[in-house]
Amino acid sequence: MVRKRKSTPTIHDVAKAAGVSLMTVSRAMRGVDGVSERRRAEILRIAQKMNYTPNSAARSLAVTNADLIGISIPNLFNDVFADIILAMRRTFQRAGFSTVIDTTDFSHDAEEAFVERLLTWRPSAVILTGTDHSERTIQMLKSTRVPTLETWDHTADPIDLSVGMDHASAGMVAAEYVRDLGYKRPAFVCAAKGKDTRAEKRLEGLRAVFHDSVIPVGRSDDASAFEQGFNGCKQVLDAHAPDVILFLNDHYAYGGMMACQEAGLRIPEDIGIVGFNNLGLARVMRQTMTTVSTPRREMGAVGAQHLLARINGVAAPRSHCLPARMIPGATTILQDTDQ
Amino acid sequence: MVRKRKSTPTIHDVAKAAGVSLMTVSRAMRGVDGVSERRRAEILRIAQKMNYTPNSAARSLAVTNADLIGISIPNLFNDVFADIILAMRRTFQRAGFSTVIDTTDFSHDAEEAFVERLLTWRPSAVILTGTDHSERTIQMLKSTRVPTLETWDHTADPIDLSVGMDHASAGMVAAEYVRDLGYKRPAFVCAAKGKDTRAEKRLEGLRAVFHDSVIPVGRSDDASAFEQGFNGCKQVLDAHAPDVILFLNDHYAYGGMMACQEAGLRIPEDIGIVGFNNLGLARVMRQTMTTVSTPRREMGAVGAQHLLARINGVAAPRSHCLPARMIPGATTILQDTDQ
DNA sequence: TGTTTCAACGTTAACGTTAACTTTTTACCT
DNA sequence: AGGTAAAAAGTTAACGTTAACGTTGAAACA
Repeated sequence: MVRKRKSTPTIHDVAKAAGVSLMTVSRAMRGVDGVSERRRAEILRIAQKMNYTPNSAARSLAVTNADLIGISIPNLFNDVFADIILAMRRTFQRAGFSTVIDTTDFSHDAEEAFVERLLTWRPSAVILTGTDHSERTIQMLKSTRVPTLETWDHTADPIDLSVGMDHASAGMVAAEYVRDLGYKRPAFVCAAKGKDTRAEKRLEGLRAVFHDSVIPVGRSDDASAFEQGFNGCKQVLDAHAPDVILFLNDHYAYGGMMACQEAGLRIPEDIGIVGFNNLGLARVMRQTMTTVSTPRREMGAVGAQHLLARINGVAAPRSHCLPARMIPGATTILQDTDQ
Repeated sequence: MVRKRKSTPTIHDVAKAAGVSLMTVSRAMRGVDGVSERRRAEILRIAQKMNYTPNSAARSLAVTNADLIGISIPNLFNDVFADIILAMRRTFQRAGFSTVIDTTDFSHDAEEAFVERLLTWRPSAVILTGTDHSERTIQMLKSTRVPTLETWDHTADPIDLSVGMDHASAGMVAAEYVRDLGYKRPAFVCAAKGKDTRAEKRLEGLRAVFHDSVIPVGRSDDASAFEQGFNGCKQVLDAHAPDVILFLNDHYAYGGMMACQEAGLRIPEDIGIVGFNNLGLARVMRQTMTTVSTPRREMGAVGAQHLLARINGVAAPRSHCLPARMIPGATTILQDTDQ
């Protein structure tokens, strides 16, 4: 009298319908050897008709591993991460892996929670943004020995693998460029203090070149990058008299340019503007923006390849550093040096 | 002599270490009744020390369901989707669900492949962008009876649930606005033909108001939205003499403004510009952009709530439509009507 | 004192799939 | 035909967890 609850068909149901054993169905579905072509076609036809969907949880349990790669990024409002992820996904997809993305909003706790949840799914690999993580995050990843890639930032001593960029150097590249143009009083506009450690590193780079004459400024997060740049720029303009302002990224810089214009400052005559990342915006502006180009797609592609090698037990360089490159534009200009 | 392979500890190992049955550990870990507080604390301590990580695949198999919601969006290079997803995630996280995101790049096949992969994980719900899907996608979702939400676009006849916006109406809102200002020769700039059906719907809206005097233009995809807008705008300027150009979104519009300036056209005196979505960019520009505001966060929040209700078996409206709103700006101006 | 009740545990049998064997059938020789 | 190798198929036992019962013991009551 016990009526079995009707639900999605299992491999067993398909086997019964096809009049074969369930292992034959399993083999047919996976496309492995051990089934005649005739049968395979027949079984696939029946499975399709029954709306059979394999159960990944059961599969994952049986093989004690999931073809799954987890990626943690700060947020989705940034073409930088979109670029990195796009390149990675292409590589992983070709290799047969699924990817899951989570956003942390720069919170260590959120990242830790993600890694913890992720590990319950026994992923093939984990990708983190940056090199700064909670103790427990690091400990979990190391003790489970999951292949791990840290990206965007570069570190010589990664949890497992690192493919990234040195943001302090990138800051120095920009700083040296404006110094060589003759700028004396740089300011820096970025997000709220402590949120984005990369911003702090670039600031370090600036300071290394300009010593302590750099003015950092934080801004709220709920608004867009354009607005943050706009507001941050107003702050430094009000409080100081910079001759050049370096921004967290091109969108910030654009917001900053608007603030400068509103303040009656001409660019580049009265003030210099330097962006970061060389996003699409910088390329269409009437007045091309001086910015720093970052190798995002390459980073994603190389990172994914190293990680795949690592997953397959092939040797891969633990640490790989990619360079940033200065893109001169019309928002900075050679200063009068004899004054 | 058979040495068990050392791997991550199971609930069984924890039970042995704690000297209790594995059900007691299971109960302790899940925080359900049936364990004394003293024991629970003791067990959690031991589990922590052993680096025990529950196996979600096994759990999912046992309970035949995963606390998982899959979201499909076209791409990550768009603050629109970032906004919608941000709002959704907040709601789902509070309710204890994990979310996985996949991108389709506007391909039906990619969407279908995602849904197929996703269903193997027995998700609690599926969220799709738009209302246009492959036959098989619809069939899979309907036959498995997974709660499904279609968002961004609105439809009165959804697969299951719909919370979105009518893009044809949104197109009409913009068209009527510029018509009432006296513009006669509108053009439209969007992405490559057929990719984004929402663009086509907005174009329909334009045509409904202006009849057939609308000139659509497509552009390549590899570049940024700014560049697509720039190039698309150059196309219509070269081929026609529009008095106003409506764009797929604010970033396109900005790129278009640069193209107009390059062509020696003053905005708004010589040509009108209308964006879409009211992204952050439109709010910082010196010359505020005429654009259409879309309720993205609200859409995400309401959509998530309806879906949660549906998951919990509570009644939820099958279809919910949110309005777009015109944001007048300085890139359009009242035309001389007596000419 | 014996009975009842209930919290705190333990046992057993799924959940759906695959790895590792074993058995059957087919194809190919001589 | 008989023998053999290989291909095709079937059987069994995990994989790690939870639902659904079953058991125990101690407190509460008449």
